[in-house]
Amino acid sequence: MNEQELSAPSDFIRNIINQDLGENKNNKKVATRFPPEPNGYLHIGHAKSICLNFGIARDYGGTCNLRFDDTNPVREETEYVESIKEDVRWLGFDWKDRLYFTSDYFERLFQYAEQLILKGKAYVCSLTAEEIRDYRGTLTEPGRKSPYRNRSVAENLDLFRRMRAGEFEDGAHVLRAKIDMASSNFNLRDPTLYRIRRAHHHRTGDAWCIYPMYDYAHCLSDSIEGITHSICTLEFENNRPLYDWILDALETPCHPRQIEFARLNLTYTVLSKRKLMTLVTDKFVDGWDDPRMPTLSGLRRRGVTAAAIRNFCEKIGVAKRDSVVDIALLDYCLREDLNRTAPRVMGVLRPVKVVITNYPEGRVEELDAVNNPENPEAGSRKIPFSREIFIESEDFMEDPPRKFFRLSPGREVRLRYAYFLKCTEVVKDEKSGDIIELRCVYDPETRGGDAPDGRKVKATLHWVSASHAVSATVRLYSHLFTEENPGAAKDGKAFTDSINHGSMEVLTGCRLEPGLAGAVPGNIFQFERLGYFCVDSKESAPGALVFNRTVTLRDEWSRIQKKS
RNA sequence: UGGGGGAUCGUCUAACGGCAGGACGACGGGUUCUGGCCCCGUUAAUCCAGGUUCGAAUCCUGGUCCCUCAGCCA
Repeated sequence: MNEQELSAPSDFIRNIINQDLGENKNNKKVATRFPPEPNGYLHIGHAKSICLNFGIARDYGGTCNLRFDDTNPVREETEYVESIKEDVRWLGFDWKDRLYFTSDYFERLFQYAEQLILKGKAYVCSLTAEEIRDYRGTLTEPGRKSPYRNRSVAENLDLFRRMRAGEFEDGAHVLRAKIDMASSNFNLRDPTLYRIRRAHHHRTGDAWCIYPMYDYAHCLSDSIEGITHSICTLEFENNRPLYDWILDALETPCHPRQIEFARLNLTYTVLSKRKLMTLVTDKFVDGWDDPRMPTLSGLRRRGVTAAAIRNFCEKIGVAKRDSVVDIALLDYCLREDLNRTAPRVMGVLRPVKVVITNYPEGRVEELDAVNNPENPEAGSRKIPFSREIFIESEDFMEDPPRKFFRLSPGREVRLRYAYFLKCTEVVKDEKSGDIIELRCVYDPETRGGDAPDGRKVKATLHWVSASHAVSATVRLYSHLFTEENPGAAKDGKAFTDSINHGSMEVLTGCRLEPGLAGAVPGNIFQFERLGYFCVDSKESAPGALVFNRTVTLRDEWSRIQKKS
């Protein structure tokens, strides 16, 4: 087995495609499509579908179209079209010149509908919506035939054309396929194909007052575009017989094969449009691109990279079984990417002042710091060191437990890229007992971080020079929900009951190394020993930096603490 | 209680009648100027019961559990 075969994804969809290719189907071509409805923002579940469809096209030398499934004008908007295009592009996929809209096919779809009528396979039904529901039957009882089911072809054609012409009120008639009211599959109980809806369409304006339904439009759009494999999620499995029925009933360019896979679920979050909408409209978050949202815009704003998401989508695989992926896998993919690419800097989130009593007042040294140990080409930079510095408050403990290696009275540690430091005195607020400052001594012989006498130190601390540091606001994000599967909330409980009210902690007065003053929105850094942080794209400004914590570093110390 | 799907380590996923493998997690160790990265190791699974077969996660029979469908949404 060569390397490519080792890394090539294997899943049941690719198995099917391989089989089709082996049987010389579709002229050995593979054509897929990603068909979002422009009625919301893309989230990481869509990313799974995008990676699958575009990934298959890439792997088989085929094509993947971006098609907006815009058949319902009351829900769809241009704003969503633009955000979806931006997100797909950002994820790293290119539809080239194959940007399509179902609305581009409205005229052809109408003609196909006339064909269906001519063949006696569709009729205009004048039952009300409520009556249609009533006639449909139940899970165990067959439906009843509409009294309009046997209208003549001529009458149906006339009525359907007049529906288009706007002669009827909304809801007065619908076009229905004439299939089987007794079918055990509801989708085949004379499904609605067209409805009258006087609504302004974001692309066709007021040109139409009748709009095709998903089941009717989707299969025909796939066929018009020459799609070979129409990949969708599991809930459309019941619709497949209808998909096939329509294409069999008409003379169409081709008959794509619909394949269903299980949608993505992720722990500690929700991924349904309705629930995400609730989070936004009920202000549990600050918009669709809130860094806690699983939307692509939210993840991007948080600092999650496209490469990490692509890698994640490859790792989770594709299958038909319902599943919930551990969000820790996304974190893993993120760290894997950011470890390679993110420049290292030092930043102190909760500062404690340290005065180095044996360091000359007024003196400033420029020390060399490596930008990225994983990438020698990233080079190094100078950072200022002086008598007064800040260290992380959690890096000092007056009375340390057994496995705490960091600074404590009398103990020596290393300041990264600087000197060994030993704590000699703890200065406290008389009233509160809070630590105000630490007085320490440094060893001038250890400049750069190594002791000539070979003595070792158990910890290395990050720090910033007090007078040189830039201030910043840093937001610490954690899971939006306290429940692993908030979407499964039962017995009258709302999924929002398990919202994590501490999912965002805002820290002000954080102190960062001076080079960060020039950081611009979207920049991602590793704050050494802490995690990866991204300059917020909306609220950060020069002189008033705002960082979002993308993900923490793996943290062995916190695990040790949890155990005890 | 009709139809359509699905059940493999804690989680995700391979296997296409022939050694149940990988990844994440967890745990242990090595290394280290990031308690990071990296390296090594341990843990741990075929829903149940029968049957076919030299051999079954895979095929057959029967059961159990889960998801899904009664929009003029997609």
